Amino acid sequence: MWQPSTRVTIRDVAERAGVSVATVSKVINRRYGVAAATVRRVQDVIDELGYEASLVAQSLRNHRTNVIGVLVTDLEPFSTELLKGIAAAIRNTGYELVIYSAGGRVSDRMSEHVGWERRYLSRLNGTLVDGAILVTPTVVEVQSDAPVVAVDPHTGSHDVPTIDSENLHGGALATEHLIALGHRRIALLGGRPDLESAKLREQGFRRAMAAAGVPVDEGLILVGGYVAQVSADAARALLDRPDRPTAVFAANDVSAIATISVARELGLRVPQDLSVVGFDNIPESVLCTPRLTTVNQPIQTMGERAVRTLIQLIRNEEPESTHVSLATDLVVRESTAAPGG
Amino acid sequence: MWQPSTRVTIRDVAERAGVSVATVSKVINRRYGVAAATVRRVQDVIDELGYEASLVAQSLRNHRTNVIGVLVTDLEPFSTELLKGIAAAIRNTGYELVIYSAGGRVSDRMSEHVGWERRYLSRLNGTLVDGAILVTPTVVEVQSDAPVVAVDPHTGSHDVPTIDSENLHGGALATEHLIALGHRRIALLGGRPDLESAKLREQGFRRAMAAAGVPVDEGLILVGGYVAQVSADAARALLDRPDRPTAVFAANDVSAIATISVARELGLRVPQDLSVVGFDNIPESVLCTPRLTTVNQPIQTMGERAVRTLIQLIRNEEPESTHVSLATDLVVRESTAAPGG
DNA sequence: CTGAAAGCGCTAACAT
DNA sequence: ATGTTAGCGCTTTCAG
Repeated sequence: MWQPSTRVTIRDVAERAGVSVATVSKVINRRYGVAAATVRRVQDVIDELGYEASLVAQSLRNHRTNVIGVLVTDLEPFSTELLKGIAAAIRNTGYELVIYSAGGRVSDRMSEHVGWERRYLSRLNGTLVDGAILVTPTVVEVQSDAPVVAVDPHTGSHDVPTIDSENLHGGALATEHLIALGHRRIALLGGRPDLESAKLREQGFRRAMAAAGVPVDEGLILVGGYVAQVSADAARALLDRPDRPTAVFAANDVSAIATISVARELGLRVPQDLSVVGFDNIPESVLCTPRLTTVNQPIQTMGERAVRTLIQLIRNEEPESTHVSLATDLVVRESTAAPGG
Repeated sequence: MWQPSTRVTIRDVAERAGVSVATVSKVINRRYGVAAATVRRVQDVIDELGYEASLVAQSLRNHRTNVIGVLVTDLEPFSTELLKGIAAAIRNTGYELVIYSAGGRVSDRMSEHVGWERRYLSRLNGTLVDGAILVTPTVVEVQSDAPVVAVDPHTGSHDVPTIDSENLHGGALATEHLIALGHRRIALLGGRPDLESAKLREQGFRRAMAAAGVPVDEGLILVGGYVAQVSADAARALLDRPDRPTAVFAANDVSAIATISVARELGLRVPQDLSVVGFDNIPESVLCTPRLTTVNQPIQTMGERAVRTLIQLIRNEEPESTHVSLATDLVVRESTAAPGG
């Protein structure tokens, strides 16, 4: 067994097999015009040395990698669920999956945050991935030679194919549920203001309130940014008020769960003293106590659709649809009840 | 606004700024020896063109990327939870995270399966990542110039730093719980036979059985491979028997949940007719009905420890420990009860 | 059938 | 202070 002191390159293989690197390359890529005996000899050396072509060098040279890239700001529950769907859909397609996570670092400064996916996509620079899925991107006006699909994107014009769910309808469902239970002072703990989904959920909230003739107290509209810490702070401000709301519609489950935590911390019982509805139906929504009433969004399916669309784009086929919007529905669990009890 | 027809390279920037590519490179990398005026001019062009250095070209040249790679066979619940921990730990370290998923393709043929991480690591070939975390690898005898840490690895000698949990103890806990409830015919739905964790969980099972003086029926020892489908088939075989067990210890939660499904399908009530214990405590273990009694393994913490160790290795520091083993404990929920009860 | 050479985009000596 | 050059590992003409 030969032990290389360092990583083995095509050169090592060539030298050991007594041929040129060009010949080795041809063997690797199964090109014609190599003598059968040579192929065997080279192949033996490749096996012996455990050689694998460098992905980096290859993709600098070629522009085809059979890799699909997914760009996420962070691995929170939503993107995690989405990734499961993406991974499932990618199976048996012949593509491999590479996930880039900005690691949440981007959220420190908004200036860095906006456009991170553009920068990262530029860094990929038409190599390393044949196409990319952008998850909750802050911007979709990306200039990329590789095809791109956006999931739950930023507000604005979409020249990029998009996957999302019926956020407006979902927002209305959640709100109608609270109203039907008898709530009047209903707070909205909004999402990331730059995301289309957050705006639509708020819009659904307002429509449902208006339709029921319930006035919206603008003082009860806060921003949770889809983030636990921000949401907890907002929830505390909300629940510390003497005229606190009897119900909160949180724009995602992470915010809703944070709200429940704060409520318990303040000695409020959920749902007796405060009803909470979330949005997303992430696995965690069943882990918390009480189990969360929430709007179900088919997150994994969204991932599957994103993959399907992207592969069609990569293959230069006409995509079935340029904007996929999946249905949402309400899942009633234990975090909501009639006010006062 | 200048619109490039194709992706912009360092050459485009150099030409437009009227300098050489070397100068642009120096500006990008903040090297000394560039006139302030030149820096400004180049920077302006970079901003104008929206240039970002190609990660691929850079890492072919350098051998430092500030990227940590994680290799997973697939995104199932365990690896997903682990990734959350890894992502959290990597935040604010200055590293970025790239996750490679073999997309489950590897599991088709065992010959392809074994050593996939070795092949992939070779393809990375000392570029693109400064170090890697291998999740449930089939082999750890990797030759990589970049440091490597293994989580829940293959059986065998570990020259690679390893993170796992107290699998033996956990297996014993689960089994003791069933015995304490009064079960005698206890089946074991084992894990992936190549993984150390699966062997240790089985060993824990056998020890607890022996300690309690309960005989092990070897016919009730099956392999679920940590995979839902395989586990479901095994569970069916098990529960179809006239002398079926009254309890099953499944070596991971995915197997346990599959077992519960099969049981209900066969008209068996859980836990009245069959008790089921899992292992892992993944979020899904609370989603299923009945909620799963399981052995808790601090998956996210394992990810954090893996990152910590890897970064120490990358920095050429002595790692705190070369084998981290985290504690496990039993979480009793609703899938277990006294037999016939 | 095989190899020499150019070049993908970038950086680091080494000139000038 | 700036530019020229070589080369990271690979693939692809194009000669031999």
